[in-house]
Amino acid sequence: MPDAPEPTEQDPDDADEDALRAADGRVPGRRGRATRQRLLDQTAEMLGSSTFRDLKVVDIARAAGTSPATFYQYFPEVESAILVLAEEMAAEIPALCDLIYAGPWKGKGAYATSEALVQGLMDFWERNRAVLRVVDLATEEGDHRFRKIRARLLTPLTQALADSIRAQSGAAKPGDVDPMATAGVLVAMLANVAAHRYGFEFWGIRTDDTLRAMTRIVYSAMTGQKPPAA
Amino acid sequence: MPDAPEPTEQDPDDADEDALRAADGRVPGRRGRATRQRLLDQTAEMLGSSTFRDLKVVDIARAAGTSPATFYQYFPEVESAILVLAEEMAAEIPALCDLIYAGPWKGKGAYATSEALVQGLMDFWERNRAVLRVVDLATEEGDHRFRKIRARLLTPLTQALADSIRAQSGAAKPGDVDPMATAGVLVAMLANVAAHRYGFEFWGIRTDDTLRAMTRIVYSAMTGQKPPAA
DNA sequence: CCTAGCCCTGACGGTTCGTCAGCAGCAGGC
DNA sequence: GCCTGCTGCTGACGAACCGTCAGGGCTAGG
Repeated sequence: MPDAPEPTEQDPDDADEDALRAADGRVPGRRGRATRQRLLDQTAEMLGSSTFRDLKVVDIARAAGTSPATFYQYFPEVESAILVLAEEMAAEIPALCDLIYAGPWKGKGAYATSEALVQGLMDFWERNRAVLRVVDLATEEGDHRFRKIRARLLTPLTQALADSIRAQSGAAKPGDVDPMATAGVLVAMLANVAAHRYGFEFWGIRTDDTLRAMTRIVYSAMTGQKPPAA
Repeated sequence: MPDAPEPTEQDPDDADEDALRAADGRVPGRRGRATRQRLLDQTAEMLGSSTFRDLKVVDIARAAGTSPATFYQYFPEVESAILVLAEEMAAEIPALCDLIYAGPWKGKGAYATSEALVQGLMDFWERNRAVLRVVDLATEEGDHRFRKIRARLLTPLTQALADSIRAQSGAAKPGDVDPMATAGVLVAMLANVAAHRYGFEFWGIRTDDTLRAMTRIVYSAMTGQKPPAA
């Protein structure tokens, strides 16, 4: 799911260096960066065992063997730390896009491609469950920075799918649907199912079946063909 | 370890009445119920113009012409008030289910049914955007009460779709996908697109195209047929 | 041993939250 | 009118958390 536009604001007077800065404007040295990293690690750690809203700066800081004030020296607030984690996560997206661009979308191979895509996306979501939950949460709450990250995750995937649709159907026939619309809807489906996978199991649906259902839908939407019988 | 002694849910001595109670256990009279309703209305009102997390009890109370302490007399916390609103919203679900059960899922009419379902669900989401946002939010944060409400919204729809799939394909062929899985995936898609409809427009996708893309996917998944060309 | 500068923190003001004791208004009995 | 009892309301308070800041400790270099 896409996101709203964004008045890009950067501090005008920090065009000098892209080095990371502490709260007081100093460039952290070796020791400082180590502390920062420890704080990041602890943030990720605690995100897995606690709710976003229950995540207190004091807990992170103490777990990292330091004090709240130190945390604020490296991050203006908890969200900023999580943003860094999200940024790292976003680096995994190109691999998924490659999957989309590479795999065949014509003929029999398309089903395997769909399968790989579905599996890849579910794995990605599972791997980054904690951070993604916060991204969803903060986006829903209207946080622009997280909305931006969310777009950075979903837009490339949607673009890749749309490109594949376009490449696949020789010439657009009249009455065809906008490929971006189809792609966007597919990504929305994949993302939401991945996020609520647990809920499906509660309904007694086997994960296997969920994956198969999605694979068939992706296949149909991408190729316009009926999915293979078995 | 005789673990959780199960927090006694209900005060033992209030099995007498299911009438609503104020915080002190008294049954509110005419005037009290009016105040309660005013608080509910204001909660709904402010939910539309503010973020869930920015929703302060004091604001609601003052806007309703009363004090925070009064709010707490009728609701243990803000969430509880919103839960009541969500409960009311859930009453609209059966109508959507009827749509699913009624409309034909065989032959040419199936496309119209898909269209009506997509449109109906998008309308529902639009109408209840504010409350649904909170439901998603709180669910993601792990609030059990909201998760329950969410299930109360999605389960009937999923069940209805699954029933329609089953009724539609005479006998289950081997290799078929669990109808509940397909239905669940479809509902997840619809819900997520509805929730982020605004984002699609940002990508330059026309709402019309989004609806059409979803309609075609629903049609395919429900009937197993290729959607009509034009 | 001393200085300089990075790094850290105790302690504090500001804010929000939820509670509680107690006041206000309004019957009804006498 | 006056007392009584009940419903409805609230000012004020303690507790919790947030983010800041002045100042102290640690390390490197002389």
